[in-house]
Amino acid sequence: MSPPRRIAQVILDTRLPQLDRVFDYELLDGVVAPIGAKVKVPLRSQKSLSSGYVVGLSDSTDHGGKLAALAEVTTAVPLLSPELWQLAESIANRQAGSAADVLRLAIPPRYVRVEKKWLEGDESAQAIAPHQVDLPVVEGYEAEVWGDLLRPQGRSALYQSHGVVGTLDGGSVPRATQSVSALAAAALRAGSSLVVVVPTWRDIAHYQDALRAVASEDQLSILQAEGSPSERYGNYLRGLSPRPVVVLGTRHAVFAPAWNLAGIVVVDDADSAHAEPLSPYAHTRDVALLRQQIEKCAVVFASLLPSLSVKRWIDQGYVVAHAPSVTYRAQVIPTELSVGMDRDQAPARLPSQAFRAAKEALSQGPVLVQVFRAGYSSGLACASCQERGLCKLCHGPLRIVSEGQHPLCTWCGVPDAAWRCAACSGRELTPRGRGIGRTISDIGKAFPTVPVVRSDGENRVLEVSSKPALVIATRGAEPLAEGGYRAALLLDGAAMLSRESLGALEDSLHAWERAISLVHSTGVAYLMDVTDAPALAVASGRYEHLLAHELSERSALRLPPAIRLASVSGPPHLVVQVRERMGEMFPAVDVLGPVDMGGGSIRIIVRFPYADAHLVTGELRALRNKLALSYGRNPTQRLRIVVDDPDRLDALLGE
DNA sequence: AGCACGCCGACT
DNA sequence: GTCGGCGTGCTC
Repeated sequence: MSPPRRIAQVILDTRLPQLDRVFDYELLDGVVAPIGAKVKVPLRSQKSLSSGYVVGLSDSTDHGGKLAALAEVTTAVPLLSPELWQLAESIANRQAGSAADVLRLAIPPRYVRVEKKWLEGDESAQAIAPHQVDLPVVEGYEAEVWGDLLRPQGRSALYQSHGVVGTLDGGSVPRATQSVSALAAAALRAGSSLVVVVPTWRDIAHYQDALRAVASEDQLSILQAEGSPSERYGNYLRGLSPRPVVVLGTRHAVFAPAWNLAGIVVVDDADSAHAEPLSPYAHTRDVALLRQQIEKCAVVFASLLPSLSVKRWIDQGYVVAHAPSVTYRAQVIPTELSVGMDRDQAPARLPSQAFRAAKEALSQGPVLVQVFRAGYSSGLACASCQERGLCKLCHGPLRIVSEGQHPLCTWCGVPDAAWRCAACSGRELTPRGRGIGRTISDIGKAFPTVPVVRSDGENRVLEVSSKPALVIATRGAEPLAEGGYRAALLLDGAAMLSRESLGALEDSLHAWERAISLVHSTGVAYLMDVTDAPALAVASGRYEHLLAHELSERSALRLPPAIRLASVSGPPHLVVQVRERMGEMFPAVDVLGPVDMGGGSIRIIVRFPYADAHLVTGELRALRNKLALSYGRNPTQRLRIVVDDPDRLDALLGE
């Protein structure tokens, strides 16, 4: 047996970009620090200890000076697997961020009691027999498809079915959950694990109900952001045990350890909840694909319709689409396409056809009213046709900074003195999104005899019965109705589409499609206030052309996801250095800005093609770490680099 | 972040 | 002559 290696390579748990690399420490005699162990090490002075993880062991070091000794092994449990370490590194490179920031999201805080218990139990729970569950039959999909979707390194878009179905214990779940349950069953039958990442707690509840049919309690690991620290740590440790598990959770679950991982299912990747708001802002979709590179598992994007990113990959042949052969989609009628709109007796902004249909449906069961949530940043739109006001140079959103001034582009900072609407040649820009939500009380009054249920962010309603009720829900908070709604009214269509957001169309389509999926297949959904191509697409349920058109437009305008981009903001002297370096190294990247962000801070936006992306983001990461050394003491003078998806960019624009 | 090293003003 | 200001730089 070879002598143990005495030098530990440690990644520090710190937010400082300049410490975003591995440090070597000496292991004193008798100290055992296996790879993955959580440790404490001295940093810069012997008395202040920093925590970190062992990522490697060696006999030699590149370090010129004297090595400090590793101070303490917090736990020898390998919390940081080599795979997760690799993943953290590739995410940090992709996002121009720190690996330590990724680890902070991926590994929950340690909970000693839970760890002790796990260590005792883990010895005994060695051999678990393969799970003898039958593959459920899911209408519209061939039985072979599940194994096919889970083949190693497979990448698929799984189109889910519409509608609501009952569970064995009398509850209701979206029919969409059935295909994911089948994937879970297929994974467990093969003695492997599956990670299912959904957008919100609402989805966790539904998928949990559905998965119970194929996975026993101890095979299901539910990861919730709201879970207690002990639950979170317990679930993490469970994933380290050598037995198959189905992990279900929100975006952090994409990092969850799982033995013999067969696949990662990302549900509704277009939902903005999949965009991590914490540095380095990695999107579930991208983390899943990076993890696939490392663990050779399958990735399945499951949704009613593909996101723009996934559609792009399908077009490129990078992702393979699977659609069910039967449909349970309700009929959809855009009101602008309907005839005979006499407005008498219908409430404001509700065409009488939809009003009558809703009244009729309410005699049979629940009716859903989907409203747009207020609170989106108000941009500018053409006063006459509501077309979005965009910069004619770079197609960034325009904004009026101060009253009476010309609108400025939020991206490149160039004022537009003589704006003309591209669609109708109008000259006037007005703020958008006025009058949203006014219809809610009107509609309630229009149906005085029916109970009204409201569901929104604060008032969480998960499910309603099949009894007649008017269910008014903000987008994303729609409760399930037992057996499905009899009808749905989708309000505020124009306002949703014209938001100052790159993702407005994509967001709206997904919100509508989700609402439509809650309606019984014999019911009808009315889409208000939407015309032209979006109306045609939603009416037919065929999104192919609309998405293709949107993608080609993005491509022509050099906008994501056709290209990638990064925003760099901070004190001018640092931002300028980044811009110069980018120009020197990558002639192909193009830089927008700078824009004055106020408070002595400026911002540029760097656009680059996918082909060079890893080089560009890798350089941005290195630059950020190097420039961190020359920071002032003032934390507001930090350099901030965000590698953006469309959603992320919008959040940034709103600041 | 901390904590060292380093080069200019008022003090026993 | 020296004590100490915090500007600048680094952390195995």
